[in-house]
Formats: sequence, structure tokens, C-alpha cells
Amino acid sequence: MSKAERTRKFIIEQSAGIVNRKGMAGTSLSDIMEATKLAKGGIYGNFESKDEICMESFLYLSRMMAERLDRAVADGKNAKDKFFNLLEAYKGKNMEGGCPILNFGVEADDTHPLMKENVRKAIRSSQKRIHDIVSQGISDKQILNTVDPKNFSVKAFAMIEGAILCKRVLESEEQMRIVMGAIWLEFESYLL
Amino acid sequence: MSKAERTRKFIIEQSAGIVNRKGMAGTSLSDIMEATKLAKGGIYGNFESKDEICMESFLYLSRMMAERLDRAVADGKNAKDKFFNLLEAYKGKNMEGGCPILNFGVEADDTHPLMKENVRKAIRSSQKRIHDIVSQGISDKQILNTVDPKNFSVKAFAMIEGAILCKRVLESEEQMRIVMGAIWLEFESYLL
DNA sequence: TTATTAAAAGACCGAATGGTCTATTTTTTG
DNA sequence: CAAAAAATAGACCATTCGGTCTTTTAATAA
Repeated sequence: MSKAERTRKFIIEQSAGIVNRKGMAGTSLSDIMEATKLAKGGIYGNFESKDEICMESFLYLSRMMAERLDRAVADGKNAKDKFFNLLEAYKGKNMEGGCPILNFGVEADDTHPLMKENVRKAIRSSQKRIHDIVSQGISDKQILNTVDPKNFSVKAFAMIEGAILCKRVLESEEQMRIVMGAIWLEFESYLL
Repeated sequence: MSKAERTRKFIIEQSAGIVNRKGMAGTSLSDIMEATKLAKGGIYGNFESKDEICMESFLYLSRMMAERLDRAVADGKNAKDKFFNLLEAYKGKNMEGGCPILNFGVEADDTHPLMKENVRKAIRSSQKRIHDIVSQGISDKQILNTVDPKNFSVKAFAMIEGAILCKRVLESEEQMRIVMGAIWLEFESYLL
């Protein structure tokens, strides 16, 4: 990995959390300079705009998130375990500033079509993760074949994102627990 | 209503949609000047900062939202009708830029404690609206007394907010319909 | 170790930012 | 309708913004 590649990676790592917390519009270049201890030249030698840093920050954060969730799922040996682990992973502290899908999605939806497209993909793959557990569970005769994986994955994802919003604004885990408990209860009723 | 009061109201009305779409950090004074066709003096004679305009914008938007939802609920004569109307009201086009709770909540959570407190109150009263329908329904023997109103209101609210996020980022009503359908189905199962 | 290349510093730029203040215009009041 | 008061325009301000460019420093290849 060349120096430039390493620096680029370093800048993204240092910036991602800031952009996730303060938003794209709310993050200034001086924030990034301060976080990286780099001067303008060091930044703009590796990125052509602040926007590119924001874009890469989201991709980085959503990749980190996806890796953690995928790992949690992979650790389960059947549908029940996989889904349980997934919910636990969502419940745990995930990233500085909360879920990037929520943060970037809300900011981008009216202002940034390209970012919006990235968030769209992230939503789709988050839902697919749930969908896959359920449909595989059906194939493996672990889950009732009357369950609609699409329906459930969309519903569960919406609940999780809503719960993250409440958790962050209310500064309490209570509602997160309630929501996760409800998802789990429903999932359990699907088990054979 | 004095001239100043009318102008203040006017500024809020013209700004609210913009702040809801572009965010607090993303909205500049020139955006507000353009929308109101007022000069700096006209703005700062009525508000002491951009921040105050943002604050009032949120209060205005959440009040509008609350009024619409409350009206929908009031139009129903029993728990079933009330809740049906509420879901329909959520489904309909609500405001330019989407749900202010979602938009302002996400931006404020890490950056703006005062705004966060306002959003917190808005979340609480949104959940209370659902809670009231259910607990009144139980009192009126329209809903099973085994239903936990707190639990359901938290869950339904999270689903709705999550669905709004998906609707806006995916630019499609499909998932909103799925989620709303699921909430309704669960609610129906509560009916006596 | 030296020559070459790549990366970073930071002075500099114009534009835009949020905000102030006085002059002027518009309302309101007597 | 005139005088007083209130509201608005817009010039002005310092600061910060994102971004460029040349100079200096550091990494790499010979």
C-alpha cells in the first residue's frame, strides 16, 4: 500500500465518525484537518473535494457496519441463532454518531442524489441480510413456510431504524429493548 | 396581530419547509432571505439568530403535523376508526421534506441539545397519541385488555419512522405500504 | 546515498457565512 | 393628517468556507 493509499485511508477513518455525527453540511474542512492533523495540502492531495470525503466516509461506515452484522450472522448455526445474533449486534454500541444509514439517508434524501443512491444500496443489503436468514430458514425447515421473508425483512428493518432514532433522541435504551423484544417475539413465533 | 408578529409567522412559514429539507446546518440565511424576499434587517429584526428560526421552524412543523394527526384521530368514533385514520394520515403526503421528527432528530442528536429536547417531546406526544387510542379502546371494551399500550405505541412509532426513512430514500411507497399493512394487521388482532 | 518522484505544508484566493448597525420606510397612534 | 414608534432595507463587518497553487519535505528507486 503506497503512502498515498495509506493517507487516504487514514483520512477516511478519522473523518467518518465526525461526518456521521455532524452531518455532511455540518462538517467543515477544518474539522477534518483537526481530526487528521493534516494541512489543506495533505487533504486535497488525496481527495478532490469535501464531498468525496463524505461519500467515502459513508461507504466506510456502512462497510464496517455490514461486516460486523455479517460476522454476527455467520456466527449463528441456524436461523434462530443467526437472527438472535443479528439483533444483539444491532443492539450493541455500533458507531460514533449512530446508524449511518439513518444519518446519511435523512440528510441526503432531499439534497444529494448520489449519496442517496449509496444509502439506497445499504438499505437493500441490510434488508437482504434479514431476508436471507428467513428464506434460508424456510428451506432448512427451521421456519414456517407461511412466513413472507420480504414482508418480515422490511418490517424488522423499519423497526430497527425507528428504534435507533428513539434511542438516540431519548438518550435511553428502553425503547430499543422494547422494539427488539417485539421483533424477537415475532420471529420466535415463526420457528418450527 | 402586530406587523412584527405577522412577519415573524411569515418567516417561519416560509423557512420551515426549507430547513426540513436541507437541515439546519444546510440552510443558509440567504436561503431564508430568498424564500421570504426579505433583507437581513427584516429577518434579524424578528429573530435573534438563524438558530432561533430553525427552532421555531421545528416547533411549527411538529405542531402542523400534530394537528393533522389529532384531527384524523378525532374523526374516528372508536378505537378501530381512530387508529385506521391515524395510519392513513401518516401514509398521506405530510410535509415538504418528510417527517420533522426524523429530520431534526437525526441532525440534532449529536449537535444540538436544545433542539434534541424539542424532538424528544414530539416523539413522546406522537407515542402518546397511539397509546391513548389503545388504552381508551381497552377501557371501552373495544380492545383486548391483554394488550400493552406502551409496548404497542413504541413499536408502531418506530415502524412508522423507519418506513418514512425507507420511503424517502428508496423513493417508493411500497415499503411504507408493507409496514403500515403490518401495523394494521397487528392492531386488528387486538380488536374485540 | 543520491537522484527522482511523490506527498504534504500552508500561504493565498474569492465567495459565502452569520450577524450588526444606521438610514429609511412603513405602521401605528394621538 | 401629523408625530412618534416600529419595522425593514441593505451597506458593512469579521470570520469561515471550500478549494488552489507553489514551495518544501519525505518517500522511493537507482
